Amino acid sequence: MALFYLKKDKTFMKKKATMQDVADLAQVSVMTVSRVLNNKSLVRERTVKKVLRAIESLQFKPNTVARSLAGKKSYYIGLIYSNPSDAYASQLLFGALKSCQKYGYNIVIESLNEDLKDIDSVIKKIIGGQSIDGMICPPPICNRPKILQKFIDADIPIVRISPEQKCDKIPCVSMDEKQAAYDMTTYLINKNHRDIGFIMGHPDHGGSKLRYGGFQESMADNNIKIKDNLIQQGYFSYESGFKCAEILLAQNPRPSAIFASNDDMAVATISAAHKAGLSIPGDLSVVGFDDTVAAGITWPKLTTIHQPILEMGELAADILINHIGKPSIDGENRGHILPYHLVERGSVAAHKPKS
Amino acid sequence: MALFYLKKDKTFMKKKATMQDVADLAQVSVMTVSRVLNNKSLVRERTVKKVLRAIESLQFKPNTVARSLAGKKSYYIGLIYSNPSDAYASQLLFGALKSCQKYGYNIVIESLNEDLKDIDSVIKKIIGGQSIDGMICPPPICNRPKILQKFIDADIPIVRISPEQKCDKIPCVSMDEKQAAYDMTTYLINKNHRDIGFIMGHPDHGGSKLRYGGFQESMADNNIKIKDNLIQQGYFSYESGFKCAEILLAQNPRPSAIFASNDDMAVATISAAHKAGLSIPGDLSVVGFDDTVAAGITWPKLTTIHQPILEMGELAADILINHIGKPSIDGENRGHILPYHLVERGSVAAHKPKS
DNA sequence: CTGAAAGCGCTTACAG
DNA sequence: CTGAAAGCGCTTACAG
Repeated sequence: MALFYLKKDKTFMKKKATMQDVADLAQVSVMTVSRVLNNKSLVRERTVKKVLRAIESLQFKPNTVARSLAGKKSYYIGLIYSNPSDAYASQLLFGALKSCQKYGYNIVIESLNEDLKDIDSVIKKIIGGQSIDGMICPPPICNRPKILQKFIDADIPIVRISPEQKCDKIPCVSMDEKQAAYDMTTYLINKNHRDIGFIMGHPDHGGSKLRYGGFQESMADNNIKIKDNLIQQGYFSYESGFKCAEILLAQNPRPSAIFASNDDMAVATISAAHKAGLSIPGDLSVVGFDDTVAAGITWPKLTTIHQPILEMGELAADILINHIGKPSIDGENRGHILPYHLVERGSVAAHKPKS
Repeated sequence: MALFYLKKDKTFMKKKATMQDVADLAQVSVMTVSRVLNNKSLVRERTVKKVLRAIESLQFKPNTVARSLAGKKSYYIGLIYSNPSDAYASQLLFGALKSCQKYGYNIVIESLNEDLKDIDSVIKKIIGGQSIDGMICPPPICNRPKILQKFIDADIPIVRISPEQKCDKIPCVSMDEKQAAYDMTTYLINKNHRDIGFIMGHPDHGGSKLRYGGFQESMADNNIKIKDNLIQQGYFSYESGFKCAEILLAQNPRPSAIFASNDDMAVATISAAHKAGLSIPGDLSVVGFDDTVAAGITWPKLTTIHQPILEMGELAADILINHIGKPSIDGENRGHILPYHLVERGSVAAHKPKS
């Protein structure tokens, strides 16, 4: 296999067409071409067509770098995060990337320490630095009014992902986490589970409260009393989930099902059960929340709520990009609620009370 | 909690310092500032210091957009991939991002279908499009000479990650996969395993051959004959690993240990063992390769080879960025071999032959 | 509805 | 070792 020849002769390489070339071909000024590219409305239709034809035949693509320099935009949007799981962050990222590629934007990632100690310097860097056109704020950043305020002060539009509380000044994208948790709990109850353990998520994430709220509500609606010893405080990490699961499995009576607030903790629960010699779902049913990759690699596979994380990232970036440069954010784009669904895999069985 | 005040009055907002400001303060020309920023070597040391002081006191950061427009570089590098696992891709990405942030570069991600059918249009888009300054090529792209040649023809520097075969015209970063697999096999043999099952990786990835080669060599060096029925062809996916593991576990005699060519398949093997009612590591030892997140969320946790994926991405981007614009790639930067290590967790036990 | 001019903040030749 | 000029490919006022 003969690898790697010399470079081809580039003498005949075509140069990329510029706006000037388009203008010449269409016999208009570059200004008009620019207008066609940006607000078609202000140009006569016949002219628009002429220009469009020239663009087409020259295969012209606007140079985003020149556009950034001349205009005020940087064509960068930021994604800032601290402690979400890698899986969550990368799904969000890939989703955002998708919209960015569509609109010719770029993503810059800013990661913060879990304790948010470095928040000030990072924000300063962002605001003072390359000039980001907008920022995507997932939990827990999206629940920190002081941090958000800094972006607003710096005139950087933001969109929040799954915020704890809505705010009608800032667009956000989310799913109905409370209802999803409600559905999942009801699903377990319908399978005859009554002693259901619950592992709560990180207290800094709004979703944790919503998920627990859905659990509580379903239990109440089904007249089942929640036992305090079956509720444990986790932090969304595998390790925290493992600890909680071990405590739960040591209770008497042992819960017949455990609902963990995310997949990492649910998977940890499955591990803890294996460690304790319990079989799943025979001895214990386990469910999670999120449907990240972890849910697909246990035995049995995890029954969980599919959260459309990628789609949320995609939509967030889309909204952000379409708000940049607009005078102010109009009332329409507030809350975007994406659909979820419960995905049944192998980690739940109907409970058969011992007779 | 009063959320979100009005924007602050921006009348007094400082404008970002430009090179001109630095030049004025240092009493030199912008040209000199530019030189200090790029090739310090050509400027008198005293002048350099003066300029540096001005940069410092003005908190000057070069505007990368202007730099791109004026220079020929786009300050983008690409990461192209097809079927590596999400975990692998995102580690690589985060690593590359780290170097990019250091040098003021951006990453653009290009993902291809697994069958590579869309390769031509994607490459055309890349080459004709925003002008990428360089490309990071992980497997299996890095093993496709025709694809690489297209980048070379377009004068886009590339660096390969874990290529199947070296080539002295193109820099690459990798680890010694064969030796690592050798070590892992020897580790298993030292624990008294003789009937060792092996699940091979995707045939398109160079690493698959290297890993199997290391296995073969260690077995040979220890005078153990490899049984054909204990070698199965996987494709690096969980599903493929699961199938292979089921076949392996049905053999008679059953292997006492299974070495899967990556973590996803090793984790699938653990699942298959659980499904078969086998306990790990009591009835079966399992090891993997890569040390991705999957390795930490099974019970027991997986003993595996830690592959420095993040570091490989970081180094690849670093090399690439430092080659951009340089006349040609000089002999020194060819092969970068990063260290690996074997991480012992809970999935291996010493084999006690039945007496 | 359309255009001529100036400028975004750098770098690349070209001089000295 | 250092500088004055031109220009990268667009957009933003400003005119008409």
